[in-house]
Amino acid sequence: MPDLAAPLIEWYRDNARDLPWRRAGFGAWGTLVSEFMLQQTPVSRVIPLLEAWLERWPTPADLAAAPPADAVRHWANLGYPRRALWLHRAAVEIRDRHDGIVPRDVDDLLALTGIGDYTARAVAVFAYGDRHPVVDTNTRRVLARAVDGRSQPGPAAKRDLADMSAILPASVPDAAVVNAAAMELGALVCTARAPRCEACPLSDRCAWRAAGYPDTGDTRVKQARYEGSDRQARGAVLRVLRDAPAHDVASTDVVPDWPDLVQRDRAIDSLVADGLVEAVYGRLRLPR
DNA sequence: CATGCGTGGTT
DNA sequence: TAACCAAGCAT
Repeated sequence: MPDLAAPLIEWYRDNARDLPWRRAGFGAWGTLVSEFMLQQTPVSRVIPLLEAWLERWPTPADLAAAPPADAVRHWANLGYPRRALWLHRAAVEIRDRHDGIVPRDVDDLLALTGIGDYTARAVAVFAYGDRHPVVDTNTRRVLARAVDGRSQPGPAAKRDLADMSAILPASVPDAAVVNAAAMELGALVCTARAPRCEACPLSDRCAWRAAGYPDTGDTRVKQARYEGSDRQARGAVLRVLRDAPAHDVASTDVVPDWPDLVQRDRAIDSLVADGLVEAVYGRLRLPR
């Protein structure tokens, strides 16, 4: 396999975006919060809410001391509000089990609510500078093309970590840069839809390019239609509860004009099951 | 391993 | 303009 690390490091030095979580001294808590928010939400929508969040809750203990409802409310329209609940739970776990300090050990990080293979290693590498493979969807696409000669990556798999490890340099700081650079390249150049191969530092050693950009198929799962979905109904219910001035609404007054009231009630039930909503005496509210 | 889970910008 | 896409996770 050709060396991918050296050109990635050089390219990153000249092309990395100036993002808040890359500032010196941003802190492990800031990194952790940013990674939660970036799970499936674009950078441009995360930045303003991240900064407001960290001003309000500068440490894990600050968030842990707040009711979960505040976390869900301040998550605003970032989407997938379960992440707000999970981040709050993780803050409580960090306070109770780690003396309020974001853990550095990958297994300790993996044990926190809402943290999986990607986020655990992203915190260990980007906040603490340790040497681990960090694999997100951008990295998987870069490796699928440059190494495997495929047009799109397959579904995420455990194997991805070993594949990334195979291109990491021995130097600890260099390995961190390569992790960041692979993600950044996938975000800016080796994109899903219209890759800018003419601007790619790996073009002279890319297996997909060498093979003539074959369409090797796309096994990624398509997102279900949003319009009319239960997810849309859940979003509408939760929006009402987030914005309720009294923080408390009668069940029957939540999106009463929803076109399918069976679906609305199913959405409420599932939100209660997820812990995102509490039902008390026929009224609904965010969890305290 | 497949599925469900928000929201809004881009093509 | 409907479909696509976005630093995943738990179950």
